[in-house]
Amino acid sequence: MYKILIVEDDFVIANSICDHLSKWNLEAKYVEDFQNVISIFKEFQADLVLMDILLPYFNGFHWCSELRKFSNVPIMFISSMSDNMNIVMAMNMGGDEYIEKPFDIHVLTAKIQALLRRTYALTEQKNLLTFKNLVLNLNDTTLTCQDEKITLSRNEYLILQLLMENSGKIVSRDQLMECLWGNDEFIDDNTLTVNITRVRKKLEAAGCIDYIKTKKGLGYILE
Amino acid sequence: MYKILIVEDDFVIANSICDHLSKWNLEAKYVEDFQNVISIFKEFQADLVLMDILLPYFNGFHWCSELRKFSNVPIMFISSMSDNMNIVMAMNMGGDEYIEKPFDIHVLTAKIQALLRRTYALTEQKNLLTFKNLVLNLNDTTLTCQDEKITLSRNEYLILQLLMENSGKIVSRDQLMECLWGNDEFIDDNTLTVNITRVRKKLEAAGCIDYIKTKKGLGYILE
DNA sequence: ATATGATGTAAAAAATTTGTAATGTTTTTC
DNA sequence: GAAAAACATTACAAATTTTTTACATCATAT
Repeated sequence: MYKILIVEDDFVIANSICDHLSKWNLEAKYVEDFQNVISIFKEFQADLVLMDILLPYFNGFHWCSELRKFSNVPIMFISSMSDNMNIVMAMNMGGDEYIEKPFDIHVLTAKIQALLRRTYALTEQKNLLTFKNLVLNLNDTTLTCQDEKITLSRNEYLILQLLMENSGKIVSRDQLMECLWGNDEFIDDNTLTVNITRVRKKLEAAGCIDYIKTKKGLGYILE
Repeated sequence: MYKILIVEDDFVIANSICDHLSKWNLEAKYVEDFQNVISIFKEFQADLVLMDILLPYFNGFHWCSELRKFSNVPIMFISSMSDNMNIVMAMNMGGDEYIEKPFDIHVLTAKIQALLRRTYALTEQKNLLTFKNLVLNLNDTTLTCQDEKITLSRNEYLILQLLMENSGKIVSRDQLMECLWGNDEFIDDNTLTVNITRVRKKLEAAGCIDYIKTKKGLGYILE
């Protein structure tokens, strides 16, 4: 849940933005004291700033350059001044976006999401395996089902990874044994069965019933 | 020197953008074969893509979603279609900017610079690693959390650096051992654990609780 | 020399994962 | 339809992995 600070002296606009963003699971708050924007920002710990340009006391450019002295927080200007000089200036001062008033709230929201994604959610390589509503993240070995996070142990992870890599195809018990224990030592055949049960239980707890099917004498399959 | 790939079928526009960007020390190139955008992108290794929407064969949205399957490269749409639906769609598909034609070349350049800065320059240039509200300065090895300064010892610093460089991915205990002590001598396995605890304690004192997560049998991860 | 902080070790506790055994269920085979 | 084979489930205990705490050593600086 990201936090958005709105620096805008038209409280009707500020309020309506707040309302709308909350529907997108964003916590928004608007500044009321236009002499202490920096301390409000620090206390609120905003992840993104929406900044009007024409403001009481100091203008938006002033606050942008103050913020940039200590923070790389993404800054989106929203202004009714639409000449190109202003846009270029806003960008060169360290701003990230410039949206002209009047704006469409859906466009604003989409641009906020895009900038948050660019700033925070990114950089890492996606490395995902999916099956139905399951998403297995190969980077952190976590499984998600819709919003729900399911943590897997090493064995459970390896089983699911092999099954998801081969979804739609039968994976033999030997393949699974090999994947879990290699040729290390003798491991009881039944141990695999127990581990399969454990994966099934975790999936079931998340509402994913009967995902792993048994093909008797052949192996298991996701389908 | 960043590389910009221009996917635009009006060669007059494409050419003039190229020319202008070269003055800003940006290497730009435009696509001429609109059936092989992906392979051209891969070969050119672009750092940013300017994408028209109406194109021969496939439209810009198609190429955007193709790119997003394997790359987080920043994508700026440039289009004469100015309705809000299109902008929202562009953002939701993974785009970063949407500029309407006709555009002012100085605005375009400023926005490109801003997006490049946001994507690459912020942390790279200043030699900073960030994770949530943590900022690790690689120049002077100091860690800051909001305003608070946290001093780290050599070991603590190395651990956090490795974890932050790989945030979102699991770092194995072996990797950490290697990073701290190399193959120098025999170091008790538990010593690493103790050092992890020490980092956690310092982070916790600054309000950063549960940042370093344990993946039993696999390693540690920041997420 | 003494104080300070950093570092490695040891030992005990906690937490989690894992294998096994015993028992139950389903499917196949004859 | 009974026997055999293959697989499932459960509970338990062992094994593994990690955490925590306390302590001794070392280097550095005041």
